[in-house]
Amino acid sequence: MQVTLKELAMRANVHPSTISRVANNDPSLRIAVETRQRIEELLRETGYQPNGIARGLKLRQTKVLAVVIPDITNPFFAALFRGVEDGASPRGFNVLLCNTDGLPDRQRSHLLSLQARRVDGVIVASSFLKDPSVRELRRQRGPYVLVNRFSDEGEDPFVGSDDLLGGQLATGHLIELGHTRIGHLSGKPTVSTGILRRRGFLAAHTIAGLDPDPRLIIEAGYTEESGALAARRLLSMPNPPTAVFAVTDMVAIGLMGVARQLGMRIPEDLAVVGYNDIPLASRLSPGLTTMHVPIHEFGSVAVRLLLEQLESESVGRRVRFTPDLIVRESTVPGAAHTGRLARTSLSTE
Amino acid sequence: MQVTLKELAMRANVHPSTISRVANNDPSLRIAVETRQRIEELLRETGYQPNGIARGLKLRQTKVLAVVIPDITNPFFAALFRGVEDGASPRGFNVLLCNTDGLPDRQRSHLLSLQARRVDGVIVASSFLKDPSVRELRRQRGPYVLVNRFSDEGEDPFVGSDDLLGGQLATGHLIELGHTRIGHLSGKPTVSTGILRRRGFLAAHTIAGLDPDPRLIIEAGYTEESGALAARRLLSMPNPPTAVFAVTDMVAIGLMGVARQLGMRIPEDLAVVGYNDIPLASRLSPGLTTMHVPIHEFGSVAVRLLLEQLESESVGRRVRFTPDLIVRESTVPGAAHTGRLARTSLSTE
DNA sequence: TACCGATGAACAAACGATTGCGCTAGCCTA
DNA sequence: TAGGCTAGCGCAATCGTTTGTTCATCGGTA
Repeated sequence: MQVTLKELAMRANVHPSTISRVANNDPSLRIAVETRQRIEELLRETGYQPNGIARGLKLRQTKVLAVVIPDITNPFFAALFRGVEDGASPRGFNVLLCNTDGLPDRQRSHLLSLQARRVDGVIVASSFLKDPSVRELRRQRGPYVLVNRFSDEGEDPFVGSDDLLGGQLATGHLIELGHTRIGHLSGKPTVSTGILRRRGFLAAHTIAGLDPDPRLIIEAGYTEESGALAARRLLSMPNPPTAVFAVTDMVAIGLMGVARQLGMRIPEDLAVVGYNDIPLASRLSPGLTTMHVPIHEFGSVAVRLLLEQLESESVGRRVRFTPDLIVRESTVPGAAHTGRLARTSLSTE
Repeated sequence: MQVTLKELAMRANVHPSTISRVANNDPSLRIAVETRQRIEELLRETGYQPNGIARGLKLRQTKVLAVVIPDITNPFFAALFRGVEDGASPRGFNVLLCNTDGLPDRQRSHLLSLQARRVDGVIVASSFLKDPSVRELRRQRGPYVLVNRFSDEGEDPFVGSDDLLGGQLATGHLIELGHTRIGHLSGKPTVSTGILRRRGFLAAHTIAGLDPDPRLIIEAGYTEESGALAARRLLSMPNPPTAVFAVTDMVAIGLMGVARQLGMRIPEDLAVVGYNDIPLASRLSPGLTTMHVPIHEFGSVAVRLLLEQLESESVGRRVRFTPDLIVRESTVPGAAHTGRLARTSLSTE
């Protein structure tokens, strides 16, 4: 058990409030130097730490943030979380982590629980379009930020990348390389990144005067397994594509595994582009060409937006980064050293 | 803002305590059916959720656990965390995640913060031998469990694998393959896994009547980068080893990257064994031979030990799993399908 | 001597929930 | 009709802090 203000007060023969003021360096009230020193000594001796629960109840803030993601096992979300913690920790916040596995029900129950816990803010990176739990979030008027994926109704505070442009750049790269039959392992139509990157994929074709083959677009979800599954369908078609844009790096990795199993060489038989530039992408062999986005920064910026809301009661802003193409060997043989260092540009609304 | 008991009490014309009893289904007191129904209706209408902070203060439990690890970006810890959350979530606990980056100072400050927050229990997977913050943990007498790494003084509640045996099996495998110059990229001497796996490495030599070359043992830490660094030193020696046992899969991955850069073929020029069997290990090419340990289970078992302590005031137990060798292509060409499905055995003290 | 202004610290009311205990009213029994 | 039992609910303390207000004391001044 921990020592409390009351106990210290008894030992120092003063009122608990006096101890509290010394411990918090309360500027509103002078304390006699002698008393102050006596109490400070006592605090040091006992290693007193105020009970955060009681403090939270009184001050109405818990100094806890929460991150809601599909799965921490996915390197994208691990990096994102690090960004959040690195932003939150120095400011005295701890961070709760909630995995939803992409299940709306689990997301809902997590958000309910977070609400009951009165966390100071929540960062959601697992939202859907028209997401009822996001709607719930808006209603509560507690600080929140959507990351990576947005929910199309309403202008929620947001940090992410320009997915439309990203999809377009990724596909444009393949077109520039001379590919004309390009496949797309897409995200879900219920998720903003899925919709937009797909739209970018189509836009790149239009710009180049190409006619995309709709049969080459296959919904793949966001995991390596689901990517592999979709890849098997795509690559076993009668007239398979010579290049594929995958909605995320993890899906691209699933695809590359299947291609390897089928004896296809990358990039000679199949060029592959991913999205996100997770750390793993550069360590793969061949290295994965992908759209770089500042994942870690997503997290730290999300925290900043959250704290802005906390401090100024303001409504959250929207920050969108411009993704950057990183060319590696999965599209260009021996490209290892041509991938320039990522420099992501930023746009705030 | 959330609705409180007091407000509901006014609206229902009863005392707050009555609302509380209905909300909690308090068995100790009868409520008139009519009243109960009226209140239940009100609860439903307003979606009342008790303030977790106030509740925590009164009941002296927060329903929050904490996990302290070096870095969630490391797949081992990501899997471990999932184990924890999957064990904790169904029981109504949320989980705080703290990354230390292996820095004792950050560990200390995190643990202090967790103590102030009065979390119900903490899971530490980043402890050192003779760790002052573990000593602190013991002193506080709050529930805690050490995972994967233990601290040699005292018999702390623990979940992990038999690292001595693991190191021995891994090295024994290389010896059986005919290797005689075997290198070891070791962990740190300040970490139990480092010490024990190294000892296992030596024991396997002794058993086989081999004399290990001490120059082939290089301290590599636990990250891919530090592994690569140490690997460069090891492989550039005048008489390099033909096989290496790396203290973790991440270190092995760093090693394999360097080997590739040096134009060495795996396993023909260099056989590699890792430890932990992180998901990544099987997806690598060549697949990584490694010691399988049930990472996810580490987490869920740790939660169980924690809750046992919470419920029965008992002192925590120690659970040690027996690691299993998984043979893949990094030691045996074309071994892809010989790696048997892991079946880990358990020993409880 | 009486009053006044600082100074230093105690008082007490929150924050929102939980829970043992006590009170009231109604009914039954003697 | 008085006493007792019980069902149903209110009372109030408590968890540990924070903070506006009040109170006592003391030195100095008129």
